[in-house]
Amino acid sequence: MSVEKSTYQTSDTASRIIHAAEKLFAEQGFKETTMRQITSQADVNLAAVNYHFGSKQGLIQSVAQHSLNPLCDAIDAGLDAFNVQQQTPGLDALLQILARALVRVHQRNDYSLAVLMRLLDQAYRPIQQELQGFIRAEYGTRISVFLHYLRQQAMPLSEREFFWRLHFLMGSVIFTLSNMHALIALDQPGAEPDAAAEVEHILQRMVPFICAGMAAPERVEAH
Amino acid sequence: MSVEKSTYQTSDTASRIIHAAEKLFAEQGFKETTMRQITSQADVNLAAVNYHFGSKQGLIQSVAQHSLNPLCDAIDAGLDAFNVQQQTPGLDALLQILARALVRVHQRNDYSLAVLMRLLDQAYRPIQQELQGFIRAEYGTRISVFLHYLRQQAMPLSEREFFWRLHFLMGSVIFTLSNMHALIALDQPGAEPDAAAEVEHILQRMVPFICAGMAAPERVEAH
Amino acid sequence: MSVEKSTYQTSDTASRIIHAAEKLFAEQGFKETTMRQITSQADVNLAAVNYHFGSKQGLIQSVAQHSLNPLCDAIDAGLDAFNVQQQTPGLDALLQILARALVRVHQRNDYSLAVLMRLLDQAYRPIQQELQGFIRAEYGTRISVFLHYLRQQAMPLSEREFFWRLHFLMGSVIFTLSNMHALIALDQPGAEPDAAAEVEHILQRMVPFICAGMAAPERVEAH
Amino acid sequence: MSVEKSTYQTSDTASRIIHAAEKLFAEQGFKETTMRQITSQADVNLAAVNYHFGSKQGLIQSVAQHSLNPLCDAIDAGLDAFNVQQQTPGLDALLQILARALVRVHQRNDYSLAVLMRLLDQAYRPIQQELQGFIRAEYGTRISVFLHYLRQQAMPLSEREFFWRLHFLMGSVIFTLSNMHALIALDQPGAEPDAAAEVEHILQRMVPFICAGMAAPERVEAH
DNA sequence: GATGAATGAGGCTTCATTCAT
DNA sequence: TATGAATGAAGCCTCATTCAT
Repeated sequence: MSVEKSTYQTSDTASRIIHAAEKLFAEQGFKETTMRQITSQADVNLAAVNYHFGSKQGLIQSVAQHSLNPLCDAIDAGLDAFNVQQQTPGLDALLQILARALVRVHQRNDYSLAVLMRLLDQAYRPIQQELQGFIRAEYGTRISVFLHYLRQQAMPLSEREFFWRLHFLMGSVIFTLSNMHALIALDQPGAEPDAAAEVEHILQRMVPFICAGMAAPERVEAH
Repeated sequence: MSVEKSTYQTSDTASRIIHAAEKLFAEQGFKETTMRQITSQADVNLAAVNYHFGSKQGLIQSVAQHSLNPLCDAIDAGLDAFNVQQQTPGLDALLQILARALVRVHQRNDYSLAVLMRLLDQAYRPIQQELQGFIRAEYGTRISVFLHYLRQQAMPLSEREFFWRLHFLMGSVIFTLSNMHALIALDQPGAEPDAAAEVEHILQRMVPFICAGMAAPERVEAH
Repeated sequence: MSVEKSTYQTSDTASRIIHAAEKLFAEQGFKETTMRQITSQADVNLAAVNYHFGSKQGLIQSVAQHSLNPLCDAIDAGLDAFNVQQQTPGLDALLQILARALVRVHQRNDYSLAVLMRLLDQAYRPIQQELQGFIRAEYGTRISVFLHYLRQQAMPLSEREFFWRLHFLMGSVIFTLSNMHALIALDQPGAEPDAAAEVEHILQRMVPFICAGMAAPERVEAH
Repeated sequence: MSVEKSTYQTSDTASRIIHAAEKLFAEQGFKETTMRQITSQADVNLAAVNYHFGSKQGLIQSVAQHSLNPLCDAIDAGLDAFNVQQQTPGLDALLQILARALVRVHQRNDYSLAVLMRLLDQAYRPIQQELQGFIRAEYGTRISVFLHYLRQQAMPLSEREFFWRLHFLMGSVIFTLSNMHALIALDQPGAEPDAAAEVEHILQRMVPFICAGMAAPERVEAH
């Protein structure tokens, strides 16, 4: 109808809800955030969430897609850049690709990245099998590609060692980024929260840390 | 009242509640776990939690103490062993002290460690200032001592770099251990969950990873 | 607007709604059926019901008219056939007139009759005075005529006895026909639901039952 | 605790809820009655229904048991009285047994009978399979016994004819009794609603009606 | 100490309806 | 005429907590 609304723009109400939900989910958690808080913050009717997303769980999934789509797109694009040159990215390059993809997600919305990290954390809980299944079904294949590259670059490691180091890596990323707003505030007390730029710095600090960790020689078990 | 109850032994009901709560909190999260689930699993009356712990939040704090006390004790003991010999523990030694302390916590109860990690994760959320304040007030000093040692062993790093690497470290520890049951099940599908021994292996894998990460040279920022 | 629409033909949308509503009302009840179900089944917009019928209650009344008009017409026609010959229909003839009128309603739509019976049942509830008033205002006079004939043929009965037997009769008719689809399915498990023909058989079984009941001698009360 | 509470007396709150629910269900229907109405009428907390009965559906089932238990008990007792004398009750006797059992139910509470009849009506709806299953599971066997006797006394009828006449019978009973309060008010306008005694009179009027109907010769189908 | 019952607040969801287009 | 979005009211249910016993 109106010219301003591009084809990519969904209903204003729906996107307002998404934005409000991202902020509140990131700050408080999913269960801790009520629909009243969301709709109040978005300044829409309480029933609007159910109208647009069916249920609170449906909203959570939409929020997930809102972050996971650009994340996977950015990772794929990063990998493709190497494929074009018929090169295979090394460990550091892979982590840079990941880092840039995460920055890209964060640029969409100040809370998209944090909420995504919280989501991935939740997905490991036994009760959240539905969420886990949703992510696997929608993004499992794409994620596997990246993991395959990573595995190759960590080749001297045994399968099991790789499994655990991958999750040490994920722990650093998920914990740091899901609490990024709190950590940035701790790091720069009183400063204007220019999180937009700060996330890139955080990730640039993280890459050497993880790179070294992944490359560390496997400890010979004594027992 | 009765002579049998030592000073350390709270009522059987209270300890049954603690155990049930640890398991459920670890598996589901704090908000996701209801008083009914806890009292039902503990096979005690619904009102017992409020009677013994005042409130759900009071129970959470008791659960926290239940894990944080032995953790800090074990860390202190580890540091004291070096002090006696008038030695200063290196980075690897410090991480070993931490690892052993974590194992010690886990040995108390199959879920004590996981729930503690979840608790520390929560403490970074803005809404959980009460929990954060409680931990700082009760354990802040003791934790600072360990951090001080760690800071010294990471001396070439700038203050800010150390801050972030410390949280990368915490991310690996917190994420891996708070999801340890799920990860162990993924790692050893179908195996008997001998988590008791497995935690030690996990931490032995983690120490080199983190050690290398902490020791990595600081990247020179280009911008 | 368009020439095709005769005076009897309301908009296609409206009649689609009526049909869907009849089916759902008959199967589920009025309160149990939602506007979403109706408009979804009719494949029209959710707002169409309010646009065409004003409200859900308005739709119910339209559905009522949709069945009550042909019912009363058929009854009147049946009575007229006797009047032309200057005869007075006996009890059995009256019940046959009623039965044929009911069959006529059913022939319009597979659910018209069932929903009408459900409607008459509802009309006896204290909260449904509005519905009751509507029926009385629109059809009270026409119904009275038939009841007057019936009363005459049951003359030996006292006024009060007639009142109750009339409602025993109505109970048989209303219960059987409002649940006709379920009963036919019970009677002929697995058979194709040729309800169209079956209703006539049911009524042919019912007439002797009711006829005998109405004609039974009045029990002398002992008290 | 208190001497007044006999062993049969459940919590006062629970029975107050049952009574309020019976009245409202009978007058308005199940779906039409809200938990707020029930708890408000019973003068108890809104959450009390869920505490005592789990859900609205659980309350409905409790209400059903509250009526179906004494009904089946009374029917069994009536049949036993014949068995003791090694007699087989005739059609009229069977209907008298049923009538007395219904009166017995009504004596418990002014609305127990009406709500039971409404319940049986609902049980024939396709959506209410759960309710139907519940009744069948709990009372199916006991009901079958009575139906077996009835079948024997209607022996000249074919199986199919018996099926339909049984439902004509049920229609009369269910419709009349579920709407008994409205009908009594219509029958005796302005009179004090001494329903307690009136139900017996209604049933005494109904027995000859149904008896004659059941005994009527089977019409020979012409087609 | 311990308990079963009860409660007020608030949770998510669904409803019929309305409104701008 | 028709529609997709939006809404206020109300629905049932669950929660942590309290209280009399």
